Amino acid sequence: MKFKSEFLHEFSERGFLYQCSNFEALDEYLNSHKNAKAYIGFDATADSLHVGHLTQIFILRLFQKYGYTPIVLIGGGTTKIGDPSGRDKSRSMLTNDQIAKNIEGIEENLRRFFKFDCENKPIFENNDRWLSNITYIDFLRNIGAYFSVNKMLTLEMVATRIHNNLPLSFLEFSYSLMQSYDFLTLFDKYDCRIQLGGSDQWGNLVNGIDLVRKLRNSEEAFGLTSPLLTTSDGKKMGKSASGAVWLDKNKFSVYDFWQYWRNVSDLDVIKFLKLFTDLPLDEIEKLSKLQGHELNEAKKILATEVTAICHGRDAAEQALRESQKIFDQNSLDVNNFSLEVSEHDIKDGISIIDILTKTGLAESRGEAKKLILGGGAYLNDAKITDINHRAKIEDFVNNSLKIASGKKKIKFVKLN
RNA sequence: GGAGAGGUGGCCGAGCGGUCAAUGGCAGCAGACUGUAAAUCUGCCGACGUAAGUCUACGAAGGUUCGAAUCCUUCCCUCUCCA
Repeated sequence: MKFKSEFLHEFSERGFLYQCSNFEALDEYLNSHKNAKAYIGFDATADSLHVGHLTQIFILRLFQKYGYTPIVLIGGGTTKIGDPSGRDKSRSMLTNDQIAKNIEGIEENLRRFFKFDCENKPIFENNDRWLSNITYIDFLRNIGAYFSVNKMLTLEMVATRIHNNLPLSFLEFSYSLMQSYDFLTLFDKYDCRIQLGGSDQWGNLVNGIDLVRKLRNSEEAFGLTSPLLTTSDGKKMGKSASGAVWLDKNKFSVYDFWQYWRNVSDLDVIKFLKLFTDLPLDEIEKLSKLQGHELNEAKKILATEVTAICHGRDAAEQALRESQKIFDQNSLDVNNFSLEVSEHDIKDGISIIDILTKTGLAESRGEAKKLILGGGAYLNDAKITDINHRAKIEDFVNNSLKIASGKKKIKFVKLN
């Protein structure tokens, strides 16, 4: 598809495009309104975002790149209800304190992705500001009256629950109304005309557009969605061997983050380069010519570029160097130690099981034993098969001990 | 409000008085093969313990029994049908 708007053009070229409520009108609108604003909502269900949110973040980034103003809407209010989209069980309710803490963490995550010293710096909003003060009667009169239950029953998330005989509370059913009200509020407050989101949000977006059109008599309200991102084997993004891939470096280290991207499937590299890096498309085109093991180079570029955007260029370069030392040069000369021990601690040796659990390579002692018995435990690259094995002072090379679970999860112990 | 069906490990889903820490599938971890890829094959997959074993777990709380995920009682929750 050909767009007049440069934003939509790149948006589409990079693979963000899924559906739009009205392509021509949106294209026209973006082309003629340089001060356009668009928003995406983020639920406050955890104290950090994870890579599954990255698509949305990068869309807002791209939006800002073309001079428009992104609005980050954190769902402090809607999180109290819980979006039933895409889940077949009710979400457990969070306390207000937890939500407040989560919002803090999420805002912290997001700030790194935007420019603030410019005209079009991002606006951070929290829908709790308007949702928590509204009264029930007012809400029903002003908003509820414009929603058709018949139509809402056809929303995918509602229909799925009903079809599968799964519970759906009125609270959750009302989620879509809340989200529509968000759009209306942002429309009034900021003249925000566009709501962005993942394809699973389509139903909610459409409801919001309808509400704005009905109440404000404006044809210029748009919804634009991006495909729900899965890895080539159909799994949801964001899971790794070490659990969810958080954007908070205290919850998920920069090194592990880099490794996550380094380990993506061959089939995903090019797609991810387009979505999650700022590399020009013609450069990515060149990388896509790589075959077989050469693709590993593209993976390194991907890992470094994504990490640079999420955690800073310096941290990314460092993760690259560490990884090259560990994997390419097999060197023990690293800085990211997971455990420190004193000479006193290990005068009688230290048990391999203790090392595995303390470095986090194994969750429990039982798991550590299973790992050893399964042949997956390595000390300085030597396979350990005895669960009673103890590491001695002599095992430390330059005061450093390498311990691994399998070939990829590697940690270091430092001797002080 | 009435009647019926159901709530099992991260998820799905068997079991329906002892042999049940609970079949199977998915997910996960490790091994082999590779390129820190995919696919495939193999092993593991509640906690603690070298082990024997101990503890915690089949919605919650009681009870029956030598013994319960399985039977009984009450409660909580979900679904279906009826009014």
